Amino acid sequence: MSDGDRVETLGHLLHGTARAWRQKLDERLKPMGLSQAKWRTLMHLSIAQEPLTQAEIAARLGVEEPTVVTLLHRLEREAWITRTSSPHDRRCKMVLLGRRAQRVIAQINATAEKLRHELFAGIPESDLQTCMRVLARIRERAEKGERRETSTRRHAARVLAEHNGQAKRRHSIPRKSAISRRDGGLK
Amino acid sequence: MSDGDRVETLGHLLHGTARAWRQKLDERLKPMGLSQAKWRTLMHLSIAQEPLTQAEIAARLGVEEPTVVTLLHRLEREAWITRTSSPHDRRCKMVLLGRRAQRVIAQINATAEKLRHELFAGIPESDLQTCMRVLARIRERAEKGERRETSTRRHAARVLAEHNGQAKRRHSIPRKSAISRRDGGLK
DNA sequence: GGGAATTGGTTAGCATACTAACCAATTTGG
DNA sequence: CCAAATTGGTTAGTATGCTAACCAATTCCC
Repeated sequence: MSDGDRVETLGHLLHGTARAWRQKLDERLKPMGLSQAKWRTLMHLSIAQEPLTQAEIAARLGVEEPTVVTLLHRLEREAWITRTSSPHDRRCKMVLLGRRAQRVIAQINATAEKLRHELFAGIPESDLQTCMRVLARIRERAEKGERRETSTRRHAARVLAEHNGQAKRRHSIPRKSAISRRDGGLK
Repeated sequence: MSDGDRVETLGHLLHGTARAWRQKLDERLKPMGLSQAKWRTLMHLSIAQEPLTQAEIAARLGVEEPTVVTLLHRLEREAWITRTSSPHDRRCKMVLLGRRAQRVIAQINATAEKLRHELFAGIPESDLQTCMRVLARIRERAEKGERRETSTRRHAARVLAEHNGQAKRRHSIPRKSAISRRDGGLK
């Protein structure tokens, strides 16, 4: 039992610290109707300074797409963002910061940064650098090789769907005629 | 502007690293039918070497009691643990490791420790120590004063009592409860 | 002794994350 | 040019965490 007994491993410490930090930030953002997940989304949209697709947001947040779907639903319901179909690619939805978000974005970031400074107070800059270097290295390793077989996910499903005689009609979609008609609504 | 523009703050790095680590561990524990949350629960029960109450488990895991309720429900459903009412205090439920858990606990811990060593490979011990020191300090600050009056009647008292190392001990239950977490660990 | 406070546990409802499976649109390759 | 593969987005179901509100049992304290 080398360090099996040592309850406070770096893993648990990491987990606990991330949790405490998120809780603290959520607590302060709550009066503004936000949370860490929402704030991070708005922040990335703000930094990008242009509309992003949901896939881009997912990549920047480091979460999966279905997570982004419900996240954006909540943000849209509370008027932080708006979503419109892209005219160039009808699969895409462009996500825009709503006016409400633009007005308070600076205040939100200031809150997050203030907390950051509070938590860092008295910790030598060199220690923080070391800590970030260690964490970056650990994350890099933990993320390595964890995306295997991702491309096969739809493959099996497609094959199984062949058995369903009715669901297969993919080419009956009215192609070119529908395009000019569809996007007449937006713009 | 100091670091408002710097997307990769320590906060995000911390969050991302914790997430990647948890994902990686979950991935490896999955064949055994476990996850990090479940494994941590079993590990604490194993270390304690005696039945714990749900409140004690919550304290050791660092989560709230309602979280423990559903967690234990899942563990019980899968026969990892059993719960029985305490004969000394009819409010309490004692949580016991099931035979199934006892058989594989060592294997589970070995998996977690192996991952830990893999992630730490090549990182100087002194850097790890620095990192843990920084994280512990941040967590301590982030947890400070976060359980205020807000209708959470019990936690305020708990936290205050913990300030004096030895929590107030009531005398009817001769059990060594209330081990203060998060003080020991790193030396 | 007995009312008030505290504590252990639960339920309800929500937030945030995941995977699996799917549709619709676009791109690719033969 | 067209069938297949890929890509953007969604839905369904589950896991894990939270707070608020609540019961029942116990302890505190006058």
